[in-house]
Amino acid sequence: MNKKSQLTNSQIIQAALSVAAEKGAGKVTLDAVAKAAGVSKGGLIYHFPSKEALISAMVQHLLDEAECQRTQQERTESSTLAAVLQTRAHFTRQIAGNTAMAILAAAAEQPALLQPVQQHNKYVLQQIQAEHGNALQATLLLLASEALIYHDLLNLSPFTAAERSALEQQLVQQARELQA
Amino acid sequence: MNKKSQLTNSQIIQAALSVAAEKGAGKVTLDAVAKAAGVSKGGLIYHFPSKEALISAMVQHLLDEAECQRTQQERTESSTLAAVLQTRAHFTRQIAGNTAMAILAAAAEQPALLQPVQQHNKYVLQQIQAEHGNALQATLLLLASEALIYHDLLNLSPFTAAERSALEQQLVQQARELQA
DNA sequence: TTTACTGCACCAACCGGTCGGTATTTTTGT
DNA sequence: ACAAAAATACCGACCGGTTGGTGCAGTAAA
Repeated sequence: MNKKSQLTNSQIIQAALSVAAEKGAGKVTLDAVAKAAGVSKGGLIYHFPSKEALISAMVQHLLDEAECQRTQQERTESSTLAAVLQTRAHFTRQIAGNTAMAILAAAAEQPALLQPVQQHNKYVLQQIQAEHGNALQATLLLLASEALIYHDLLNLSPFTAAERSALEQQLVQQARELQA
Repeated sequence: MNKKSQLTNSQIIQAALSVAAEKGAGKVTLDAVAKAAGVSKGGLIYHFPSKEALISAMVQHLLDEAECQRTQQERTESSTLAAVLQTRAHFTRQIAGNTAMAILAAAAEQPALLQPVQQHNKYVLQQIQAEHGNALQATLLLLASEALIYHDLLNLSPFTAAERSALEQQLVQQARELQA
């Protein structure tokens, strides 16, 4: 029963994401995730043979989603940078709750699990630097945007929601003005 | 025995820091810290009545150190922003190993433990924004610098050591050029 | 006498993971 | 077309180990 298996699979990942968001990164236990997914612990282990595999799948899922949204945004923006910043401005808060703690869970569990994220970041950076003559300024904008995400990640943002939005707007605008 | 008590106190914090750095954020256990500090578990609990208290003290220690170094740097730099960026450029790597995992440990354990960090960030941001007419650009530089730190935190940097240094240099330079 | 511990036994809770078993679905032989 | 067999999907009790934390008898210094 391939279909049902895939369904359960994604149910478990969603459950893991919501557990991380609601209870905190340190509380992502197999029991908690299984309970949230409406699956027995045995069932969970059947799909993900270890906790490491589960968290790795979570990270991959988030990466895929981010990639997908960015690709969509690229159709209406003139540059990759603008697309990235715009995507982040729109979607960060929507998935922040989930993403943040999930990434954190991965980092605390075993830092190596974040390697796919690092590769993804590197790829995006290189693409952006190649597109702009003023690579330095482009990198700067990208970094600033990343800092905003990290603020969400650790709940460290010194900005109000309004300031935050204004900043995101500014970043997108500066990116659009910065052409090759 | 006030002096010895204070000494042991800081020994324990140092030990906690090094355990976090060497074994990872998820491995900061009371037993491990006690052993690393050359103290019995009972002795540890005598100084820090709970794990939360210990981690909170770790965070506070790091914050105090950062504050101290920044204040020193401010004597030779023209603006707070330049001082902050310069401090980060010099000291990030030196304390990154320790700091990174410590912060991560705190976040995974209980996100609320990072609140002092958030307050510190907010304070620095406001000071910088007040100093510069072009507050937006100043904020941008600060954010970019923060992103570099977060890269260390999670081992996510897409830059080589050389690129990284160049970026830090650039940030400081742009900060110096950006006067009120 | 108080402070600052040591050393160790102990505990309840929790955690990742195993294991034997079961229900359901798919494949296969006829 | 249909039953036997095999593979798949899942359950939940259980296990060994770890963790944060307690309790307490003893001790060396201030």
